[in-house]
Amino acid sequence: MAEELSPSAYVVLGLIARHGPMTPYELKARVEDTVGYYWPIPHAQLYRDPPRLAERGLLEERAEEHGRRRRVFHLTGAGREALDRWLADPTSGPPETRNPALLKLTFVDLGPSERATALARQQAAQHREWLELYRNQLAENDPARPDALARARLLDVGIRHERAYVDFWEELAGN
Amino acid sequence: MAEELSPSAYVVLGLIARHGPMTPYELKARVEDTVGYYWPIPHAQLYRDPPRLAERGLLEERAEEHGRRRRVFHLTGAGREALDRWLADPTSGPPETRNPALLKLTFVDLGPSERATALARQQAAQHREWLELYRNQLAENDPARPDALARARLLDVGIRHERAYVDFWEELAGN
DNA sequence: TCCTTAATAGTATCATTGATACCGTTTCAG
DNA sequence: CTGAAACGGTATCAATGATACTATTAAGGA
Repeated sequence: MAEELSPSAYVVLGLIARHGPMTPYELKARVEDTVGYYWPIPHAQLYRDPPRLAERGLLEERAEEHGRRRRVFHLTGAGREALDRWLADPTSGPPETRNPALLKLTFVDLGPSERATALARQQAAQHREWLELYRNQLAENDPARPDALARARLLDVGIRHERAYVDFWEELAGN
Repeated sequence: MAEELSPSAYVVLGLIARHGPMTPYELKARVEDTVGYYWPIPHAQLYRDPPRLAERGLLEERAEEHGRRRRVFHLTGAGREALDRWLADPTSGPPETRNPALLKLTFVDLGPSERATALARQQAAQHREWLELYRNQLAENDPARPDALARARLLDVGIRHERAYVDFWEELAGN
């Protein structure tokens, strides 16, 4: 049984499966405005994963014949199977959150007490912005896009998430 | 102006500031049952950071004199200042969430539709467990501990977070 | 008392990441 | 026709993540 792939590799497979053959540059653009929100991938990684997947036979590289010979990656049968095996398994690794503001909150009481309030105000404002952003994106979600359903769901969870954080920080800031 | 430290370095400084001089092993134990929930740090890192901080003069290493000569790290004046500068700044880097289940959800519609439901059920159960866990920990939070206030706040945000996710996945699973 | 196991305490290693800098090619506005 | 912006990608290097490995001390039972 072939070894597990990295999460970013599944993103690559998934995006190519859904939208068709792609160059790393296009992957980068697609990641930035979708998956990147909840699974950041530095762009250099999107130039590293596809060749590796090609080595394992899960993608196939075909250079463009004319003009700028970009490296276009196609999904192979093996690639689709690998993706499918992953999707068929309803279990997932635990989520990891890295929230520098919570880190600061952990230790903020070592200093004067106004600091917690300042931090909370700042964070409340920040999360309100994201909440707005996701609400707008949901309102403008184009149902014709092949990823419309996925986008809607993920914006939904994003909105719930931000609401929880707005509430938390606002309360901490003293309403 | 000395360069920024890594987040894990601030955790080290903060824990030593709050609880007193510590060995990397003790740091590891403390991280595991507190900060680790929302900022995972592999234990090897807690053996790498303190010596580096000592080189910069933010910690001071004193080997124990007798028995097992463990490496105990003390906070220096410069260390306390660095920590304080960080705490004084109410801004923070953006949070990063890496949630493999959301990744799977993004692409799950490439397969048969039962899969989304299976994933949702599984996730709902998982998040309900965490929610319970945090609620219990909050109920048992010992007010005598020096980090009692911090713990209470972080459990509060953890609970709100888990509630949001339980709601999301339950709804997706079809109530 | 000796032996075994568990817990404590730490080091080593290596592939992968993350962050950034850098470089060449098209395209297009002025 | 030229300069800037967007496109498309490679290179580099320290830091991290994952794991395996080693050694010491404590504790309990034979």
